[in-house]
Amino acid sequence: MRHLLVLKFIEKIARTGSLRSAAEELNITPSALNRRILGVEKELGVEIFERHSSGLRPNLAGEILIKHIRDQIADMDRVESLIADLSGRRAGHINIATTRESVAYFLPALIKRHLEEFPAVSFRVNLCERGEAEASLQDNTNDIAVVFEPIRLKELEVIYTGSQPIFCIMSKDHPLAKREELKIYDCVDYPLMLPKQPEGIRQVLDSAAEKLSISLQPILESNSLDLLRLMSQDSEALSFCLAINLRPELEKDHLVSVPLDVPKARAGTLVAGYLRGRTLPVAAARFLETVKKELSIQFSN
Amino acid sequence: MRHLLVLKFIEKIARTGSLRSAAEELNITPSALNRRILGVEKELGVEIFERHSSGLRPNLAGEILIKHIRDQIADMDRVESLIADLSGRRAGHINIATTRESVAYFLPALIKRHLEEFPAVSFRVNLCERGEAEASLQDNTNDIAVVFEPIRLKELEVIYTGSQPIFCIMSKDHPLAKREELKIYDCVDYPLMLPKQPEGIRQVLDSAAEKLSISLQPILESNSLDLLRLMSQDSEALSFCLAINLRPELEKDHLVSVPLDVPKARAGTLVAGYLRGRTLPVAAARFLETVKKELSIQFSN
DNA sequence: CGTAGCTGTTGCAATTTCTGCAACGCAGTA
DNA sequence: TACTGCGTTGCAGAAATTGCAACAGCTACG
Repeated sequence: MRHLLVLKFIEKIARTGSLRSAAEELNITPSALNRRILGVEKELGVEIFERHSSGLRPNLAGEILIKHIRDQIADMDRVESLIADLSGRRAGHINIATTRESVAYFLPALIKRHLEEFPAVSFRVNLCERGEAEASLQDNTNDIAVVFEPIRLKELEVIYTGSQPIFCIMSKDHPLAKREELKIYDCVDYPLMLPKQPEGIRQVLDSAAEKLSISLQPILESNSLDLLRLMSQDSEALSFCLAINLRPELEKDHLVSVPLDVPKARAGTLVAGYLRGRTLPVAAARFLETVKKELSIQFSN
Repeated sequence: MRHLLVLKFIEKIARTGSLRSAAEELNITPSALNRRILGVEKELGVEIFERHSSGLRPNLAGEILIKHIRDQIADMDRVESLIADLSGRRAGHINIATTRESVAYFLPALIKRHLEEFPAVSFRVNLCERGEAEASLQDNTNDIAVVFEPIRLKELEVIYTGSQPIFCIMSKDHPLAKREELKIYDCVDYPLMLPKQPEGIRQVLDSAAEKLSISLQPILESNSLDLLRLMSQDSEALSFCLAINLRPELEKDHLVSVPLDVPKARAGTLVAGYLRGRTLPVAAARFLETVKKELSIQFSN
């Protein structure tokens, strides 16, 4: 909606930190942008940006205004999708914040599933570092967060939560490959390849090991889960993986997976939710229903 | 704020029911107004008004949008006054919905009191019929309601509530004038002048009488409390008045007041509050504090 | 100490957008 | 039938917005 343009301009400046960079992203000249800001400040009777030689930074009034702007934009989105919905076009846009654990295999499947029923919706998936995902809900950058082991759980309105069993990935010729189940102290005898902190799955493994007074000494740490998995091929090294990331094509890579028995209280939880107190756009709310349905089926406990 | 202009236009049309009448109030031509609406509808991809030969009426999409618009406008007001506040200008505007019982004497005093501390704020007091006041909070027409015996109490976030004693007004030569206190059955022997339903004070009187199996037969009914009071001069007729409306200048009119003993449960309550769930502009919130403070002092129970 | 690179700001002219006027078509009403 | 209210549209003028270019200020670097 055009009337929100000025507001979006302000928001963009706050985000980029300078007129020129914001102007570039907005495809207008800095001068035009500048005059709009000056106009708003004149209307309000207060400056909303501090002028530094390095750019613009919102002052206190600006912070208040920007908070309001983000809410307004989000609410307008909601209303638009509400209106689109009742006119039959079941369209809309959904911004999802997620962590590495979910992108690999699990989230794509969910999105694909949802698109079958609602072909007109569009998605944007933001891969976030641990903790970032929840934070990005605050300013309405994202509507939904699907995270493993959330840090700031209190702010989430949880729509699904479930313990995620951890699997140990190894070569199919591995001595442990035939086992029904593994304990952590079974694993420490072999070279370990672990995700780097602050990855959620690493968090769970470390925490479980700590309880057994074991310290995990990985031969390889990486933030690429794919890399770790593939490194297990033709090697004695073990890597780990969440149930949601277990790929059916595992054997193709000459790999097998064996469930790892982690103490219940220490098992990692996968959480899908949105910012507490917010009313989601219809499109996003509908997607959450899909998420809930699918996850309940797959991992019913 | 200028960016809300279009939205305010839409809201005005919804309120007046036609382009031309709205255009007149907005001081623009119907054609300009029309094109703005068409523009918005084009942006949304949906019509928001039904075109009748008698004017424009919002359709379902329009209703949704208008609800949103009213919220946006109110929220922007809030933010503006928030910003104005932190820049030292303790200004703002307050819309108050009230009923006849409060306007007479009580509300002016409160406003005067508040202006002493905050000279820069402006007021608009809307005199409403019983029940209307609460309703007018819904669409943010008013920020605060000060009502006697509210009908739709559930929607109110109550900031003050107190039982209001009822006084009986009579000529100073009246046989009952020297009494310390009156019961309802003392009054029925004399001609009664009562406010008309649905006035709150009438409600209380009727309800109290009903409990005693008495029916009140007024010789005069009116919705002008002033009229009733003045009619008691040099007459045996009794009229009634709430504590908040008792004027100090009563004797000047050769009148006296005697408290009426009404069963506790049936006593009328004066309520000051705002719409549940809404965040008020600072100016309004501050006024409510004044209200609370003043009323607590005057009518502490 | 000067230069290069970044910032926001401003005057001016071109452009885009919005507005008012007048006329039109349509639907109810007397 | 004529009238009165309504929304809509073409067109020309008014108003707001924009881009361009030049400017001034600050910081970092050599």
